[in-house]
Amino acid sequence: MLTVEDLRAALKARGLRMTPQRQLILHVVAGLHGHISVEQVYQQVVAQFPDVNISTVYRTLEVLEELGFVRHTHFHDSVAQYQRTDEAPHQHMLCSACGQDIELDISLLQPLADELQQRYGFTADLMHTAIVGVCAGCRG
Amino acid sequence: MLTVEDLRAALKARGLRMTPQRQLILHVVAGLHGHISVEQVYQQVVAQFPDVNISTVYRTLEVLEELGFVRHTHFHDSVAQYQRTDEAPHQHMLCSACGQDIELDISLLQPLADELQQRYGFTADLMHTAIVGVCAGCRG
DNA sequence: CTCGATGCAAAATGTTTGCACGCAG
DNA sequence: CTGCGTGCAAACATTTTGCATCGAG
Repeated sequence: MLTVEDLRAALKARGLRMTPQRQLILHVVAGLHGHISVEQVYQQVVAQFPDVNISTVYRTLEVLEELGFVRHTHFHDSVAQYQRTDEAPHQHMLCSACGQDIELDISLLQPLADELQQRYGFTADLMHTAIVGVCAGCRG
Repeated sequence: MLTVEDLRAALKARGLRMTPQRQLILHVVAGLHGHISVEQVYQQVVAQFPDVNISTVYRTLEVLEELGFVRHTHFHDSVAQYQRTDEAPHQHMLCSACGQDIELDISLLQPLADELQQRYGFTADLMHTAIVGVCAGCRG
């Protein structure tokens, strides 16, 4: 779980400050699952506090990422997406035809990651970008 | 090879027209290898024809993609990249620390593609997005 | 108090689009 | 001639940044 206390402690450890905005954004993020877009967070934040600026959301998500609470991913359309680090890492396959989004267990990606590690010493972050392709229904 | 004649024929087959701009852009693309950015093409085009607009480059690359002369890929930073379809498909691993770009044989990705196909009926285009991670030199 | 955080507006980026004109077929 | 293609400028979407002010510690 993402708690305010954890955030406060992590911020303090870096000489950063807890603010109502950060607390609110953390709360919103904690209530979301899977892939989380900046816009999505912003909408929920604004619903409660109309004065919070979207640039604060960008800045706060960046901080949350530095603190290890979330990581970000790029989808095919280049819109940045965040996901909580306390959820099981997962990957998505996006159908370029119908837009369907199939969730994928990362264990399937592990062999490739191992191969890249062994062969190139490259530590791949295979969750960083979604896999694009054509789903079963759309092919043919 | 990408020849003007091939392009002309492909355009004609779709009721599209050959223009000096399209010919020039094809020529520039034919002289490039690996990943090709819109900006890169635009720079070379402008060097020869200062009046060609970047929106024409965008539109022409889109046409070239529809005609099957190039395909596009997304890198981690969301900048679209094109690659010629007459070159061996390849993938890149990008080091998020130093920016190094390691070329990768796609045969390594095939097992994963097969797995996804078999398991989900999903035809993955694993070349569509670069693989992000940390290279051997930057780790530790 | 001090300096990090915020709101706001403006800039930066990369890409797309509306429109009138020009030219390929 | 016809209507596709082009240049231009403006719109767009997303993200970043400069700056004065605010407020957490």
